[in-house]
Amino acid sequence: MAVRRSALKSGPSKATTPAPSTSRGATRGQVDTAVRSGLLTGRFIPGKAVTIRGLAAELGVSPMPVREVLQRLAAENALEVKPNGRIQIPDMTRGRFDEVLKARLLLEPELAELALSSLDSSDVKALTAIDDDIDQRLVNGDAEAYMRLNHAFHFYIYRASGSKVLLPLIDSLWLQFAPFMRTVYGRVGTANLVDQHKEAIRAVEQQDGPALRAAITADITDGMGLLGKEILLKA
Amino acid sequence: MAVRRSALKSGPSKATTPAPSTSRGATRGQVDTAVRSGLLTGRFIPGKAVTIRGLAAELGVSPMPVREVLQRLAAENALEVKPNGRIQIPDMTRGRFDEVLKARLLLEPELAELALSSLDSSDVKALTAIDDDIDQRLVNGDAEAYMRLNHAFHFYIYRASGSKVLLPLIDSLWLQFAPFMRTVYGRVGTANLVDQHKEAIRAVEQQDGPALRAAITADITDGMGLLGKEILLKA
DNA sequence: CATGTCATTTTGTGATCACAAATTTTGCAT
DNA sequence: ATGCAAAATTTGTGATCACAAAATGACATG
Repeated sequence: MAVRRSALKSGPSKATTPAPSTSRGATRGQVDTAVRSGLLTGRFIPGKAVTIRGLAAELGVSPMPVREVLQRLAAENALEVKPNGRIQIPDMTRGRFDEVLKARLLLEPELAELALSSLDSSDVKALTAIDDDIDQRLVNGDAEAYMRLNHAFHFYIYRASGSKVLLPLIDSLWLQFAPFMRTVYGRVGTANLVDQHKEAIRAVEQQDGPALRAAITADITDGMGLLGKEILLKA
Repeated sequence: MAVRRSALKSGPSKATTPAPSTSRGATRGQVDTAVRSGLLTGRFIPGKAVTIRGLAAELGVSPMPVREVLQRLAAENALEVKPNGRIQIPDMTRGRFDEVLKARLLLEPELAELALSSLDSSDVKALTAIDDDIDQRLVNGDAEAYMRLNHAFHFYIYRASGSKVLLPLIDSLWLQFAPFMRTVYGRVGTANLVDQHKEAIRAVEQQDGPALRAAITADITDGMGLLGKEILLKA
Protein backbone atom coordinates (compact mmCIF):
# COMPACT_ATOMS: atom_id res chain seq x y z
CA MET A 1 0.00 0.00 0.00
CA ALA A 2 1.13 3.53 -0.65
CA VAL A 3 2.50 5.64 2.15
CA ARG A 4 -0.44 7.50 3.62
CA ARG A 5 -0.07 11.25 3.79
CA SER A 6 0.63 12.17 7.39
CA ALA A 7 -1.29 15.08 8.84
CA LEU A 8 1.42 15.67 11.39
CA LYS A 9 5.16 15.82 11.45
CA SER A 10 4.97 18.23 8.55
CA GLY A 11 8.44 19.64 8.19
CA PRO A 12 11.79 18.01 8.77
CA SER A 13 11.04 17.13 12.35
CA LYS A 14 11.55 20.50 13.96
CA ALA A 15 12.98 20.09 17.45
CA THR A 16 10.80 22.78 18.94
CA THR A 17 9.55 21.67 22.33
CA PRO A 18 7.01 24.19 23.63
CA ALA A 19 5.73 21.55 26.00
CA PRO A 20 7.91 19.88 28.64
CA SER A 21 10.01 17.31 26.89
CA THR A 22 11.71 15.49 29.69
CA SER A 23 9.57 16.10 32.75
CA ARG A 24 6.38 14.48 33.96
CA GLY A 25 3.96 14.54 31.07
CA ALA A 26 6.57 14.34 28.35
CA THR A 27 4.93 12.26 25.66
CA ARG A 28 1.51 13.65 26.36
CA GLY A 29 2.85 17.15 25.91
CA GLN A 30 4.45 16.18 22.65
CA VAL A 31 1.24 14.66 21.34
CA ASP A 32 -0.81 17.61 22.54
CA THR A 33 1.45 20.10 20.79
CA ALA A 34 1.46 18.08 17.59
CA VAL A 35 -2.29 17.71 17.34
CA ARG A 36 -2.99 21.29 18.40
CA SER A 37 -0.66 22.75 15.82
CA GLY A 38 -2.07 20.36 13.28
CA LEU A 39 -5.56 21.66 13.97
CA LEU A 40 -4.50 25.31 13.94
CA THR A 41 -2.74 25.03 10.61
CA GLY A 42 -5.58 23.13 9.04
CA ARG A 43 -3.86 19.81 8.57
CA PHE A 44 -7.03 18.09 9.75
CA ILE A 45 -10.08 18.16 7.53
CA PRO A 46 -13.52 18.75 9.08
CA GLY A 47 -15.58 15.59 9.17
CA LYS A 48 -12.56 13.36 8.94
CA ALA A 49 -12.20 10.75 11.64
CA VAL A 50 -9.23 10.62 13.97
CA THR A 51 -8.30 7.27 15.42
CA ILE A 52 -6.34 6.73 18.58
CA ARG A 53 -4.20 3.94 17.23
CA GLY A 54 -3.65 5.78 13.98
CA LEU A 55 -2.38 8.91 15.66
CA ALA A 56 -0.32 6.88 18.07
CA ALA A 57 1.38 5.07 15.21
CA GLU A 58 1.98 8.31 13.33
CA LEU A 59 3.62 9.90 16.34
CA GLY A 60 5.45 6.78 17.40
CA VAL A 61 3.91 6.63 20.86
CA SER A 62 1.57 4.30 22.66
CA PRO A 63 -2.18 4.84 22.46
CA MET A 64 -2.37 6.00 26.08
CA PRO A 65 -1.15 9.59 25.79
CA VAL A 66 -3.13 9.98 22.58
CA ARG A 67 -6.30 8.92 24.32
CA GLU A 68 -5.86 11.58 26.96
CA VAL A 69 -5.00 14.29 24.48
CA LEU A 70 -8.01 13.54 22.31
CA GLN A 71 -10.29 13.64 25.33
CA ARG A 72 -8.72 16.91 26.30
CA LEU A 73 -9.29 18.42 22.88
CA ALA A 74 -12.81 17.07 22.79
CA ALA A 75 -13.46 18.94 26.02
CA GLU A 76 -12.35 22.10 24.26
CA ASN A 77 -14.73 21.35 21.40
CA ALA A 78 -11.83 21.05 19.03
CA LEU A 79 -12.81 17.45 18.41
CA GLU A 80 -16.13 15.69 18.52
CA VAL A 81 -16.83 12.34 20.09
CA LYS A 82 -19.71 10.80 18.26
CA PRO A 83 -22.23 8.65 20.14
CA ASN A 84 -20.52 5.50 18.91
CA GLY A 85 -17.26 6.69 20.41
CA ARG A 86 -15.68 7.64 17.13
CA ILE A 87 -13.67 10.85 17.19
CA GLN A 88 -13.67 13.32 14.34
CA ILE A 89 -13.05 16.91 13.40
CA PRO A 90 -16.41 18.65 13.80
CA ASP A 91 -18.11 19.84 10.65
CA MET A 92 -18.74 23.54 10.44
CA THR A 93 -22.34 24.61 10.28
CA ARG A 94 -23.81 28.00 9.72
CA GLY A 95 -25.01 28.24 13.31
CA ARG A 96 -21.69 27.19 14.72
CA PHE A 97 -19.88 29.62 12.51
CA ASP A 98 -22.04 32.52 13.59
CA GLU A 99 -21.50 31.64 17.22
CA VAL A 100 -17.76 31.40 16.90
CA LEU A 101 -17.69 34.73 15.11
CA LYS A 102 -19.83 36.33 17.80
CA ALA A 103 -17.71 34.90 20.59
CA ARG A 104 -14.50 36.04 18.93
CA LEU A 105 -15.83 39.55 18.54
CA LEU A 106 -16.80 39.63 22.18
CA LEU A 107 -13.61 38.22 23.66
CA GLU A 108 -10.65 39.02 21.45
CA PRO A 109 -10.89 42.82 21.31
CA GLU A 110 -11.36 42.78 25.06
CA LEU A 111 -8.26 40.73 25.70
CA ALA A 112 -6.22 42.71 23.21
CA GLU A 113 -7.04 45.91 25.01
CA LEU A 114 -6.21 44.23 28.29
CA ALA A 115 -2.80 43.31 26.94
CA LEU A 116 -2.06 46.69 25.46
CA SER A 117 -0.28 48.19 28.45
CA SER A 118 2.08 45.21 28.60
CA LEU A 119 3.29 45.70 25.05
CA ASP A 120 6.30 47.92 24.40
CA SER A 121 8.39 48.90 21.41
CA SER A 122 10.24 45.59 21.33
CA ASP A 123 6.92 43.84 20.97
CA VAL A 124 6.04 46.17 18.13
CA LYS A 125 9.16 45.00 16.37
CA ALA A 126 8.27 41.37 16.91
CA LEU A 127 4.73 41.90 15.66
CA THR A 128 6.00 43.74 12.61
CA ALA A 129 8.33 40.88 11.82
CA ILE A 130 5.49 38.38 11.99
CA ASP A 131 3.28 40.57 9.84
CA ASP A 132 5.97 41.01 7.20
CA ASP A 133 6.34 37.27 7.11
CA ILE A 134 2.60 36.91 6.67
CA ASP A 135 2.60 39.23 3.68
CA GLN A 136 5.27 37.07 2.08
CA ARG A 137 3.32 33.87 2.60
CA LEU A 138 0.08 35.36 1.32
CA VAL A 139 1.44 36.12 -2.12
CA ASN A 140 3.10 32.72 -2.22
CA GLY A 141 -0.22 31.07 -1.44
CA ASP A 142 1.20 29.08 1.46
CA ALA A 143 -2.03 28.69 3.40
CA GLU A 144 -0.57 26.53 6.12
CA ALA A 145 2.20 28.98 6.94
CA TYR A 146 -0.26 31.85 6.78
CA MET A 147 -2.51 30.22 9.35
CA ARG A 148 0.37 29.49 11.66
CA LEU A 149 1.67 33.04 11.46
CA ASN A 150 -1.73 34.65 11.75
CA HIS A 151 -2.25 32.64 14.91
CA ALA A 152 1.15 33.69 16.13
CA PHE A 153 0.35 37.35 15.51
CA HIS A 154 -2.92 37.35 17.41
CA PHE A 155 -1.70 35.28 20.29
CA TYR A 156 1.47 37.27 20.66
CA ILE A 157 -0.81 40.12 21.65
CA TYR A 158 -3.24 38.08 23.70
CA ARG A 159 -0.55 36.24 25.59
CA ALA A 160 0.96 39.51 26.74
CA SER A 161 -2.12 40.03 28.86
CA GLY A 162 -1.04 37.23 31.14
CA SER A 163 -4.62 36.03 31.03
CA LYS A 164 -5.47 32.65 32.50
CA VAL A 165 -9.17 32.69 31.76
CA LEU A 166 -9.98 34.61 28.60
CA LEU A 167 -6.97 33.25 26.75
CA PRO A 168 -7.98 29.60 27.06
CA LEU A 169 -11.48 30.47 25.90
CA ILE A 170 -10.10 32.13 22.79
CA ASP A 171 -7.78 29.19 22.34
CA SER A 172 -10.78 26.92 22.18
CA LEU A 173 -12.44 29.14 19.58
CA TRP A 174 -9.44 29.11 17.28
CA LEU A 175 -9.22 25.35 17.49
CA GLN A 176 -12.83 25.21 16.41
CA PHE A 177 -12.75 27.41 13.34
CA ALA A 178 -9.21 26.79 12.10
CA PRO A 179 -9.85 23.49 10.31
CA PHE A 180 -12.81 25.00 8.50
CA MET A 181 -10.94 28.13 7.49
CA ARG A 182 -8.29 25.96 5.95
CA THR A 183 -10.84 24.49 3.60
CA VAL A 184 -11.99 28.01 2.77
CA TYR A 185 -8.48 29.10 1.85
CA GLY A 186 -8.22 26.00 -0.24
CA ARG A 187 -11.04 27.28 -2.41
CA VAL A 188 -10.47 30.99 -2.62
CA GLY A 189 -6.71 31.03 -2.22
CA THR A 190 -4.78 33.40 0.00
CA ALA A 191 -3.61 35.98 -2.50
CA ASN A 192 -6.43 38.44 -1.96
CA LEU A 193 -6.71 38.08 1.79
CA VAL A 194 -6.64 41.31 3.73
CA ASP A 195 -6.02 41.90 7.39
CA GLN A 196 -5.89 44.76 9.84
CA HIS A 197 -2.56 43.84 11.34
CA LYS A 198 -0.84 47.06 10.40
CA GLU A 199 -3.59 49.08 12.03
CA ALA A 200 -3.25 46.89 15.10
CA ILE A 201 0.49 47.43 15.22
CA ARG A 202 0.04 51.18 14.96
CA ALA A 203 -2.48 51.07 17.79
CA VAL A 204 0.03 49.21 19.94
CA GLU A 205 2.71 51.75 19.13
CA GLN A 206 0.47 54.60 20.19
CA GLN A 207 -1.01 52.69 23.12
CA ASP A 208 -4.43 53.47 21.71
CA GLY A 209 -6.90 51.08 23.29
CA PRO A 210 -9.98 51.87 21.23
CA ALA A 211 -7.95 51.77 18.04
CA LEU A 212 -6.54 48.34 18.88
CA ARG A 213 -9.99 47.11 19.73
CA ALA A 214 -11.27 48.40 16.41
CA ALA A 215 -8.40 46.85 14.49
CA ILE A 216 -8.92 43.43 16.03
CA THR A 217 -12.65 43.65 15.46
CA ALA A 218 -12.14 44.59 11.83
CA ASP A 219 -9.55 41.88 11.38
CA ILE A 220 -11.93 39.22 12.66
CA THR A 221 -14.78 40.50 10.54
CA ASP A 222 -12.64 40.66 7.42
CA GLY A 223 -11.00 37.30 7.95
CA MET A 224 -14.00 35.25 8.96
CA GLY A 225 -17.13 37.19 8.19
CA LEU A 226 -16.60 37.90 4.55
CA LEU A 227 -15.10 34.64 3.39
CA GLY A 228 -16.77 32.17 5.66
CA LYS A 229 -20.35 33.23 5.24
CA GLU A 230 -20.12 33.06 1.51
CA ILE A 231 -18.85 29.49 1.55
CA LEU A 232 -21.31 28.32 4.15
CA LEU A 233 -24.33 29.56 2.22
CA LYS A 234 -23.90 26.66 -0.13
CA ALA A 235 -24.32 24.09 2.62
CA MET B 1 -9.12 4.66 60.23
CA ALA B 2 -12.24 6.78 60.21
CA VAL B 3 -14.44 6.89 57.17
CA ARG B 4 -13.21 9.77 55.08
CA ARG B 5 -15.81 12.33 54.08
CA SER B 6 -16.67 11.72 50.48
CA ALA B 7 -16.89 14.70 48.18
CA LEU B 8 -19.17 12.81 45.85
CA LYS B 9 -22.16 10.58 46.06
CA SER B 10 -23.82 13.17 48.26
CA GLY B 11 -27.41 12.18 48.52
CA PRO B 12 -29.01 8.74 48.60
CA SER B 13 -27.52 7.76 45.27
CA LYS B 14 -29.89 9.55 42.94
CA ALA B 15 -30.39 7.52 39.82
CA THR B 16 -30.26 10.54 37.55
CA THR B 17 -28.27 9.66 34.46
CA PRO B 18 -27.81 12.75 32.30
CA ALA B 19 -24.93 11.01 30.58
CA PRO B 20 -25.27 7.77 28.66
CA SER B 21 -25.44 4.99 31.17
CA THR B 22 -25.40 1.89 29.04
CA SER B 23 -23.88 2.96 25.75
CA ARG B 24 -20.32 3.49 24.68
CA GLY B 25 -18.72 5.76 27.27
CA ALA B 26 -20.83 4.59 30.17
CA THR B 27 -18.46 4.72 33.12
CA ARG B 28 -16.67 7.77 31.82
CA GLY B 29 -19.96 9.58 31.54
CA GLN B 30 -20.85 8.62 35.07
CA VAL B 31 -17.54 9.84 36.42
CA ASP B 32 -17.74 13.03 34.39
CA THR B 33 -21.19 13.83 35.68
CA ALA B 34 -20.21 13.09 39.25
CA VAL B 35 -17.11 15.27 39.26
CA ARG B 36 -18.77 18.09 37.34
CA SER B 37 -21.70 18.29 39.70
CA GLY B 38 -19.30 18.02 42.60
CA LEU B 39 -17.41 21.03 41.33
CA LEU B 40 -20.54 23.04 40.59
CA THR B 41 -21.99 22.50 44.03
CA GLY B 42 -18.74 23.29 45.76
CA ARG B 43 -18.00 19.87 47.15
CA PHE B 44 -14.37 20.32 46.13
CA ILE B 45 -12.24 22.81 48.00
CA PRO B 46 -9.85 25.08 46.06
CA GLY B 47 -6.26 24.05 46.54
CA LYS B 48 -7.17 20.54 47.55
CA ALA B 49 -5.56 17.76 45.57
CA VAL B 50 -7.56 15.24 43.61
CA THR B 51 -6.03 11.84 43.06
CA ILE B 52 -6.91 9.46 40.29
CA ARG B 53 -6.90 6.37 42.46
CA GLY B 54 -8.77 8.15 45.19
CA LEU B 55 -11.59 9.24 42.96
CA ALA B 56 -11.68 5.86 41.28
CA ALA B 57 -12.08 4.15 44.63
CA GLU B 58 -14.77 6.61 45.73
CA LEU B 59 -16.77 6.01 42.60
CA GLY B 60 -16.10 2.31 42.47
CA VAL B 61 -14.55 2.36 39.02
CA SER B 62 -11.13 1.69 37.61
CA PRO B 63 -8.59 4.52 37.35
CA MET B 64 -8.88 4.65 33.58
CA PRO B 65 -12.10 6.59 33.09
CA VAL B 66 -11.11 8.88 35.94
CA ARG B 67 -7.85 9.71 34.22
CA GLU B 68 -9.65 10.75 31.10
CA VAL B 69 -12.25 12.78 32.92
CA LEU B 70 -9.64 14.66 34.94
CA GLN B 71 -7.69 15.46 31.79
CA ARG B 72 -10.90 16.64 30.23
CA LEU B 73 -11.72 18.91 33.13
CA ALA B 74 -8.16 20.18 33.23
CA ALA B 75 -8.58 21.22 29.61
CA GLU B 76 -11.59 23.26 30.69
CA ASN B 77 -9.53 24.90 33.42
CA ALA B 78 -11.76 23.38 36.04
CA LEU B 79 -8.78 21.49 37.40
CA GLU B 80 -5.10 22.29 37.42
CA VAL B 81 -2.32 19.88 36.59
CA LYS B 82 0.73 21.00 38.50
CA PRO B 83 4.19 20.57 36.95
CA ASN B 84 4.76 17.45 39.02
CA GLY B 85 1.63 15.91 37.57
CA ARG B 86 -0.46 16.39 40.67
CA ILE B 87 -4.02 17.47 40.03
CA GLN B 88 -5.83 19.96 42.22
CA ILE B 89 -8.68 22.42 42.35
CA PRO B 90 -7.17 25.74 41.27
CA ASP B 91 -6.89 28.43 43.89
CA MET B 92 -8.79 31.61 43.17
CA THR B 93 -6.71 34.73 42.77
CA ARG B 94 -7.80 38.29 42.38
CA GLY B 95 -6.71 38.38 38.74
CA ARG B 96 -8.47 35.16 37.91
CA PHE B 97 -11.61 36.32 39.64
CA ASP B 98 -11.69 39.58 37.71
CA GLU B 99 -11.22 37.74 34.47
CA VAL B 100 -13.98 35.24 35.15
CA LEU B 101 -16.31 38.08 36.09
CA LYS B 102 -15.43 39.98 32.95
CA ALA B 103 -15.93 36.93 30.76
CA ARG B 104 -19.27 36.11 32.37
CA LEU B 105 -20.50 39.64 31.81
CA LEU B 106 -19.50 39.46 28.18
CA LEU B 107 -20.92 36.05 27.37
CA GLU B 108 -23.89 35.27 29.57
CA PRO B 109 -26.13 38.25 28.80
CA GLU B 110 -25.43 37.65 25.14
CA LEU B 111 -26.43 34.01 25.27
CA ALA B 112 -29.48 34.76 27.39
CA GLU B 113 -30.74 37.21 24.81
CA LEU B 114 -30.01 34.68 22.10
CA ALA B 115 -32.15 32.15 23.93
CA LEU B 116 -35.01 34.51 24.62
CA SER B 117 -37.06 33.77 21.53
CA SER B 118 -36.96 30.05 22.28
CA LEU B 119 -38.51 30.46 25.72
CA ASP B 120 -42.27 30.31 26.08
CA SER B 121 -44.76 30.42 28.91
CA SER B 122 -44.08 26.82 29.94
CA ASP B 123 -40.46 27.73 30.41
CA VAL B 124 -41.51 30.67 32.54
CA LYS B 125 -43.31 28.24 34.78
CA ALA B 126 -40.26 26.02 35.04
CA LEU B 127 -38.00 28.96 35.82
CA THR B 128 -40.41 30.22 38.45
CA ALA B 129 -40.44 26.81 40.08
CA ILE B 130 -36.67 26.76 40.26
CA ASP B 131 -36.54 30.27 41.63
CA ASP B 132 -39.11 29.51 44.32
CA ASP B 133 -37.02 26.53 45.32
CA ILE B 134 -33.97 28.77 45.50
CA ASP B 135 -35.71 31.17 47.86
CA GLN B 136 -36.50 28.27 50.15
CA ARG B 137 -32.92 27.03 50.24
CA LEU B 138 -31.52 30.48 50.82
CA VAL B 139 -33.33 31.00 54.11
CA ASN B 140 -32.45 27.47 55.16
CA GLY B 141 -28.79 28.18 54.51
CA ASP B 142 -28.37 25.15 52.27
CA ALA B 143 -25.48 26.45 50.22
CA GLU B 144 -25.00 23.29 48.20
CA ALA B 145 -28.61 23.13 47.08
CA TYR B 146 -28.56 26.85 46.35
CA MET B 147 -25.58 26.48 44.06
CA ARG B 148 -27.12 23.57 42.24
CA LEU B 149 -30.40 25.39 41.70
CA ASN B 150 -28.80 28.67 40.75
CA HIS B 151 -26.83 26.79 38.13
CA ALA B 152 -30.01 25.09 36.98
CA PHE B 153 -31.77 28.44 36.65
CA HIS B 154 -29.10 30.08 34.55
CA PHE B 155 -28.45 27.10 32.33
CA TYR B 156 -32.13 26.46 31.79
CA ILE B 157 -32.11 29.77 29.97
CA TYR B 158 -28.76 29.33 28.26
CA ARG B 159 -29.51 25.83 27.08
CA ALA B 160 -32.65 27.00 25.35
CA SER B 161 -30.43 28.85 22.89
CA GLY B 162 -29.27 25.57 21.44
CA SER B 163 -25.78 26.99 21.52
CA LYS B 164 -22.86 24.69 20.82
CA VAL B 165 -20.11 27.26 21.21
CA LEU B 166 -20.98 29.91 23.74
CA LEU B 167 -22.57 27.45 26.11
CA PRO B 168 -19.44 25.33 26.59
CA LEU B 169 -17.43 28.47 27.21
CA ILE B 170 -19.81 29.54 29.94
CA ASP B 171 -19.75 26.02 31.27
CA SER B 172 -16.03 26.29 31.69
CA LEU B 173 -16.39 29.58 33.54
CA TRP B 174 -18.88 28.18 36.05
CA LEU B 175 -16.63 25.23 36.75
CA GLN B 176 -13.87 27.69 37.51
CA PHE B 177 -15.59 29.96 39.96
CA ALA B 178 -18.01 27.57 41.62
CA PRO B 179 -15.58 25.95 44.07
CA PHE B 180 -14.42 29.37 45.22
CA MET B 181 -17.94 30.72 45.63
CA ARG B 182 -18.73 27.80 47.86
CA THR B 183 -16.03 28.90 50.27
CA VAL B 184 -17.45 32.41 50.13
CA TYR B 185 -20.92 31.21 51.08
CA GLY B 186 -19.33 29.25 53.85
CA ARG B 187 -18.16 32.50 55.41
CA VAL B 188 -20.97 34.92 54.77
CA GLY B 189 -23.88 32.49 54.70
CA THR B 190 -26.64 32.47 52.14
CA ALA B 191 -29.39 34.23 54.05
CA ASN B 192 -28.73 37.70 52.70
CA LEU B 193 -28.00 36.70 49.15
CA VAL B 194 -29.94 38.57 46.52
CA ASP B 195 -30.49 37.75 42.89
CA GLN B 196 -32.21 39.20 39.88
CA HIS B 197 -34.02 36.05 38.92
CA LYS B 198 -37.47 37.53 39.20
CA GLU B 199 -36.49 40.38 36.91
CA ALA B 200 -35.10 37.83 34.49
CA ILE B 201 -38.32 35.83 34.57
CA ARG B 202 -40.37 38.96 33.91
CA ALA B 203 -38.12 39.80 30.97
CA VAL B 204 -38.68 36.33 29.56
CA GLU B 205 -42.43 36.67 29.99
CA GLN B 206 -42.43 39.93 28.07
CA GLN B 207 -39.82 38.79 25.55
CA ASP B 208 -37.83 41.88 26.45
CA GLY B 209 -34.28 41.30 25.29
CA PRO B 210 -32.59 44.35 26.81
CA ALA B 211 -34.36 43.72 30.11
CA LEU B 212 -33.19 40.10 30.21
CA ARG B 213 -29.69 41.19 29.39
CA ALA B 214 -29.82 43.74 32.18
CA ALA B 215 -31.18 41.23 34.66
CA ILE B 216 -28.47 38.67 33.92
CA THR B 217 -25.81 41.33 34.10
CA ALA B 218 -27.12 42.56 37.44
CA ASP B 219 -27.40 39.03 38.74
CA ILE B 220 -23.79 38.29 37.92
CA THR B 221 -22.60 41.54 39.41
CA ASP B 222 -24.62 41.02 42.57
CA GLY B 223 -23.68 37.41 43.00
CA MET B 224 -20.00 37.54 42.25
CA GLY B 225 -18.90 41.14 42.27
CA LEU B 226 -20.08 42.19 45.66
CA LEU B 227 -19.25 39.13 47.68
CA GLY B 228 -16.20 37.84 45.94
CA LYS B 229 -14.17 40.97 45.76
CA GLU B 230 -14.55 41.61 49.45
CA ILE B 231 -13.27 38.19 50.36
CA LEU B 232 -10.40 38.28 47.93
CA LEU B 233 -9.05 41.58 49.20
CA LYS B 234 -7.73 39.75 52.22
CA ALA B 235 -5.50 37.50 50.15
C1' DC C 1 13.54 20.84 70.14
C1' DA C 2 14.90 21.57 65.50
C1' DT C 3 16.75 19.57 61.27
C1' DG C 4 18.39 16.76 57.83
C1' DT C 5 18.35 11.85 56.06
C1' DC C 6 16.58 7.69 54.69
C1' DA C 7 12.90 4.20 54.04
C1' DT C 8 8.08 3.67 52.88
C1' DT C 9 4.13 4.80 50.56
C1' DT C 10 1.52 7.23 47.26
C1' DT C 11 0.82 8.97 42.70
C1' DG C 12 0.87 9.90 37.71
C1' DT C 13 2.43 7.87 33.36
C1' DG C 14 2.97 4.88 29.65
C1' DA C 15 2.28 0.28 27.93
C1' DT C 16 -0.32 -3.80 27.06
C1' DC C 17 -4.43 -6.82 27.12
C1' DA C 18 -9.21 -8.46 26.63
C1' DC C 19 -13.57 -7.43 25.12
C1' DA C 20 -17.60 -5.65 22.86
C1' DA C 21 -19.40 -2.69 19.48
C1' DA C 22 -19.08 -0.92 15.08
C1' DT C 23 -17.11 -0.68 10.63
C1' DT C 24 -15.43 -2.69 6.56
C1' DT C 25 -14.71 -6.35 3.55
C1' DT C 26 -15.88 -10.63 1.57
C1' DG C 27 -18.71 -13.91 -0.59
C1' DC C 28 -22.93 -15.59 -2.23
C1' DA C 29 -27.53 -15.62 -3.98
C1' DT C 30 -30.82 -13.40 -6.78
C1' DA D 1 -24.69 -6.29 -11.79
C1' DT D 2 -27.19 -5.79 -7.21
C1' DG D 3 -28.51 -6.53 -2.70
C1' DC D 4 -27.57 -8.80 1.50
C1' DA D 5 -25.71 -11.63 5.07
C1' DA D 6 -21.74 -13.29 7.34
C1' DA D 7 -16.91 -13.08 8.39
C1' DA D 8 -12.84 -10.36 9.33
C1' DT D 9 -10.98 -6.16 10.82
C1' DT D 10 -10.79 -1.93 13.15
C1' DT D 11 -11.78 0.85 17.05
C1' DG D 12 -12.87 2.74 21.68
C1' DT D 13 -13.12 1.27 26.50
C1' DG D 14 -11.97 -0.40 30.84
C1' DA D 15 -8.65 -2.93 33.55
C1' DT D 16 -4.15 -4.09 35.13
C1' DC D 17 0.92 -3.73 35.47
C1' DA D 18 5.62 -1.81 35.94
C1' DC D 19 8.17 2.05 36.75
C1' DA D 20 9.98 6.48 38.19
C1' DA D 21 9.15 10.61 40.56
C1' DA D 22 7.29 12.72 44.40
C1' DA D 23 5.29 13.09 48.90
C1' DT D 24 5.10 11.36 53.51
C1' DG D 25 6.66 9.59 57.73
C1' DA D 26 10.15 7.72 60.87
C1' DC D 27 14.20 8.39 62.97
C1' DA D 28 18.72 9.67 64.12
C1' DT D 29 21.75 13.61 64.88
C1' DG D 30 22.89 18.21 66.02
